[in-house]
Amino acid sequence: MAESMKGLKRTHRCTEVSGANIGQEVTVMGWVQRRRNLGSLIFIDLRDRSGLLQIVFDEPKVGAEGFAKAETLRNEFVIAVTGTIEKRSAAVNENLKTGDIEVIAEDVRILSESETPPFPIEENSQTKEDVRLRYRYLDLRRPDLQRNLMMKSRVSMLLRNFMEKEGFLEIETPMLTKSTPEGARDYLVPSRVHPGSFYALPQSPQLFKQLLMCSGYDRYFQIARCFRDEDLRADRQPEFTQADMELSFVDVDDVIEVNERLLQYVFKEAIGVEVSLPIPRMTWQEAMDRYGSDKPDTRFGMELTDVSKVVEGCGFGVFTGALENGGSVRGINAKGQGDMPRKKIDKLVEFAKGYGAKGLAYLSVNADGTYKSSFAKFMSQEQLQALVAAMGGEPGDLLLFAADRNKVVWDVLGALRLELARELGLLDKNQYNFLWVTEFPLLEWSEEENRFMAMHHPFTMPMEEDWDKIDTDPGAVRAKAYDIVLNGTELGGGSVRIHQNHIQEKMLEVLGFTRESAYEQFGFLLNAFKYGVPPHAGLAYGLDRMVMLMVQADSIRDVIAFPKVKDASCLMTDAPSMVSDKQLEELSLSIAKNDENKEKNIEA
RNA sequence: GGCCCAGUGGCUCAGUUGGUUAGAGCGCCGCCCUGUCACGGCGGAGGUCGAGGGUUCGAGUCCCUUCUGGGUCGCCA
Repeated sequence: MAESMKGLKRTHRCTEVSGANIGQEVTVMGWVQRRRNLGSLIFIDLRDRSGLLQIVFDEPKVGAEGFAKAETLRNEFVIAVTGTIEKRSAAVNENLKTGDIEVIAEDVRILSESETPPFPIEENSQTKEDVRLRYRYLDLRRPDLQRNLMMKSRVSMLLRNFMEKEGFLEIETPMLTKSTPEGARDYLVPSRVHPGSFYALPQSPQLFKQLLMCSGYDRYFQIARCFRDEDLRADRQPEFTQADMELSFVDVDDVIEVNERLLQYVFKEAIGVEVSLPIPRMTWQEAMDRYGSDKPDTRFGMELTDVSKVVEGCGFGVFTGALENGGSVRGINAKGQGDMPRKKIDKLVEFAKGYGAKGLAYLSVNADGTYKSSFAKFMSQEQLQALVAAMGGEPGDLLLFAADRNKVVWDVLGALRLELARELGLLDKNQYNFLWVTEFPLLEWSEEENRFMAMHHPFTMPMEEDWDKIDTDPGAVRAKAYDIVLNGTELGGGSVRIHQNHIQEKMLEVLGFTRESAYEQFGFLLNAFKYGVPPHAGLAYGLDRMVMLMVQADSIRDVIAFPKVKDASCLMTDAPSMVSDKQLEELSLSIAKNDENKEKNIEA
């Protein structure tokens, strides 16, 4: 039966005691990790968030009643133990921080009993994720998740420390706000007072932080929850946390400068990683040309080579066809993979098709210098030699080529490069390669919408030297936008914002807004800018991703206490759920009662 | 919305070319045990194989549908 803790006060966490406490009486409280009952001697490993501590129950010391209680202890019981710290009389347990000491129990209280947990509460759980998530409160007891969440707390604290020292003000922005055009789908919240009207949960504090600059706060930051109603990935949750900042009277270099110092400080203090400054920079164009990605992983080479010129006029229709359609032919050299079996190459071809390729051409350079290739018969020996030379191909190499529109070629080879690196074990988890990617295109053509869309967002400042092309060649205009990339993951991104009305209006026009629709959507920003707005710029980090990389977790779920699963539902709470007719009525909502909903209603 | 992977006792898995009462380890329950720390020993309970349908004399195993979870493409200003 559960007992009261009246009169007891915890003196230490489990691993806060050490050899220095020998002879002292302590009171520790925690969960039973494991019991070892030897008959008339019982050992308990007691667990709290700090770690494990061995408790010894010996009847002469703890008394008959206490010993009888100890016999009933099972995993996950919550107990309080008062006793004396002693040096272990037998072997030291090297695996425990407290392995050289133990508590000789003199009193024990069972504060709470526990049913047998549905899965073992232990490090490196092998249990399937849906079971763990259904019982997330138990999963969160596991030491690896506890370490992850403690790391997240520490990183947040370090960020606040740094920002405070640099003169940033932490200011909250609304969670109930206005639905914004462009970008991700919004999560909507119906208004009770205004039937038919909806708030949106913020995708980011973007417009509010710009308004704070307008209001003179100069340097803002916030650790802000953001919401995007899009499909999930291993590194994407529908609600996530941004470390968000905005600065006035600055340009690109100023933002980069302060953020480099921030990254250096946080990575050093959190995980002891030295970030050497300055962090390398690469333009978007260079990143695409060399890595086929706007977030290149620079921990390994295998860079792309443009061989369009070399294969010009060759007999291979796939290559020449791509060139005639304005595309390109590029390749990567998988050094030493020339003996890759056909089956494995076929898998790579299938992989490439998943990224839009119609196929993948390959050529392996045999040890004797001859070639084995899917397209050798279409090309002369001289043409093949020139191609191999351009790729730096040596005996034993495997050359892979994609020919298509530039975007497809980049996507395919960029993904292939990463896939090969994974297979060949080229990725060192303990290496932290940071990279700034700069000068992103301002606009991106959308086939679906049949218009240009903002690549970053509609308030991003174009580069002055490109602005004259905004009418003639909008796709060629570059933006003052930048991403910070770590080991091929986008850690954060930002831009200098437009602060001149005429540029903003032109941007909106190019994006297809009429003056009316623009003012209707975000007139509050456009109006604010009429009253004196400083040049400003900002950046936001994906905090969850940052911590995920720091603790080397494979999934963003491992750094979020209560994450959602693939279809954005919560297995623990069953959210989202149906609501009562009364609630719907108050919100002036009615739900289309199709068959599916009827079934759900009946089940509920 | 597409594609790929997985679903067998509480957990993790095995299950031969479809063939009697579906196995193992851990966990759980009981008894024994004073120095264990993955304690040990002995005994025991527990699953109809995610669900539905089909093929077959016979299905965990083959086929169809569906559900659940994961990965990914699209999507994510």
